[in-house]
Amino acid sequence: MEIHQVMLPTSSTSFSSDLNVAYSSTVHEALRSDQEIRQQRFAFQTRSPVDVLDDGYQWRKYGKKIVKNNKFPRSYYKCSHRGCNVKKQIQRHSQDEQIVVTTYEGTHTHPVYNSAESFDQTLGNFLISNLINVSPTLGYRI
DNA sequence: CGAGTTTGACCTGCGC
DNA sequence: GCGCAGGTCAAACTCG
Repeated sequence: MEIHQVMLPTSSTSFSSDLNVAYSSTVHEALRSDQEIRQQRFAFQTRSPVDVLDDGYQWRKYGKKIVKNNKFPRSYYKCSHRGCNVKKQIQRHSQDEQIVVTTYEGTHTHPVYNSAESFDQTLGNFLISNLINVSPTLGYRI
């Protein structure tokens, strides 16, 4: 069983390893059930004062959880579009509250609500300076 | 009044 | 088997 490699940019070597560990285990969790959940999953971190970046989709919050090794709660969102069960998790970095780690799971089966901006454009706008790429092809069958 | 948020309870998997 | 941690549910609540 391969584990996703969370690749941190070289400029972020000061990041504590506990985020890596916690994050890897989260991905590992998903891998166990990949026979049912064959969804694309990727994560990235943004340096933003707001938790929820506007990616053009409509999200409904369905949970909040304090996770270990992190003083900030993790928030769980689902796409509110009917029949679209894309999820995302949002969590701030335990040691740098400016950094928001966003994990997407699944792909949208419908167009963007806010068609003015595509998700890619939004990503571009939001900094990409710190992109965590959880490769969807690495140890994760699609 | 409908849609979204909050929050404690509940479920499940894993390690010991 | 038990306790812990992460993920989800759902009733109550808030807001536009």
